[in-house]
Amino acid sequence: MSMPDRQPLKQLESTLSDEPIRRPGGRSARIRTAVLDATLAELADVGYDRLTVEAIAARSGVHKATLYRRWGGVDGLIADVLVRSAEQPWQVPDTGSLRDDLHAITRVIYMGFTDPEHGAVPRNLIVAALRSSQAARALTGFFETQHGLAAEVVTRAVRRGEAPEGTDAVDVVRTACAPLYYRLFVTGEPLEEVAAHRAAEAALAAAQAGAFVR
Amino acid sequence: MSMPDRQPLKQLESTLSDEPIRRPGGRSARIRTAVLDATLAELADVGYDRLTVEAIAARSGVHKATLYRRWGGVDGLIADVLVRSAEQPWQVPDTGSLRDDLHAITRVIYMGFTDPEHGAVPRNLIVAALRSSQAARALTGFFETQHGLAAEVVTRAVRRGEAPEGTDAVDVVRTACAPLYYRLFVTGEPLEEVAAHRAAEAALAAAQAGAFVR
DNA sequence: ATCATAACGCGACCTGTGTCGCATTATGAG
DNA sequence: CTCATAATGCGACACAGGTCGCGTTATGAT
Repeated sequence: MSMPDRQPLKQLESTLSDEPIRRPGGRSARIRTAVLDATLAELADVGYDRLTVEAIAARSGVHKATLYRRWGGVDGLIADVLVRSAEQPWQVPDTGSLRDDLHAITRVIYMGFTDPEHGAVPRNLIVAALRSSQAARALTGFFETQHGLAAEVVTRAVRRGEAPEGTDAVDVVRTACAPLYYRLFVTGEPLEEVAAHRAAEAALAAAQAGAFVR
Repeated sequence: MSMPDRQPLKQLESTLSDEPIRRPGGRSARIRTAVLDATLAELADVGYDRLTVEAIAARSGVHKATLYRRWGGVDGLIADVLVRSAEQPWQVPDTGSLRDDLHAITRVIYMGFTDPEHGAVPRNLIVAALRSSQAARALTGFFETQHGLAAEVVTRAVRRGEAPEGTDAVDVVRTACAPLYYRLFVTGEPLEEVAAHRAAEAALAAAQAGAFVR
């Protein structure tokens, strides 16, 4: 699991509240780390259904009243975990070919969610975010960021002439990713590698055919 | 939090269990209708977050203990609503052209969820189903049914030679629908008509390019 | 029509989430 | 270092969600 990163409470403040943080010093930061780590651990262990503030409090060694005061409840905790997760950037592929880039993207998603060892963590995190209206808002921002980053591969491809001018880069990314999330979190179908492969291939074909030209 | 598994879930049993229905007579049926209607109404009014068994009991005029006995809680209610909803079939388009059929499908989805008057009902229902692990299972069955029906348009198109032999019909449908559900329920982005248009166009292009050939 | 009982109504009661007031500790400024 | 106070610890408790036992009503078989 990711370890002690000392982050100022700025992010939490900017997404959850407008009030200034008065004492961003050591203790608050330590408690935030401990609590969010405990939240992720609980999430991986018991999932969202049985996720309780008390268990997180016990696991982190922080009193539950503190959790309610700072995060307001389970939803706020999930949202803050998402904020922290979104801050860890990833390497956008740049293979020189749109096909390979798209395949790399869908493959990263596929691997991340289906890894038998660590896949439960992001999977349960997304499920949890989908089940909380507050965290769902944080999730929207998360995807906006990820889409923006990933769209770069399409922008480059257009410059190389691999896709028509005027192609909506983000829409290509959406089309590539959507089937994976659709299966995992909407229809509940199993996610296999061939699905990731086909999603990338479909997005590529559609982009080349000009389906995303504005 | 322990749920006695041996509860008679009545109609729900026909899809989830093998237990026989002992008294399907008038009263039980009336109560089921009243309760599920109240559930949908509450869902449309207050959404899943503020959905409570007590409110549904009050609205339907049925005692809450009865609701807990028959449905086990909010999750079971949502699941049963889904089962009842899935029983109302829809007219699969058959325009003679794969492009028009796919556009008709994505358009139906778009219209159903974005209708300013009645769109909140199916929207909140899906959200509710996504937020309950029990109802999520019912949702999986729901989509399996819908996909199977919709895939017919692709099967016919293959016969007409509009798509390559060996095309995975359901995968074409998934690719057409996924971006809509992705926006609505995963990323939380607004769903506009152009998105429905592009999704159909993308699925068509990918199918014609052979991206879904097994 | 009669009867056994499935299904429901009713209200008390249990459980645990979330709140509140106050005590205690840690932080940052002077 | 000292001090004001932000932040957390602590336990009591209010209250909604959910359960249970029993009485009542409706159902279907005889």
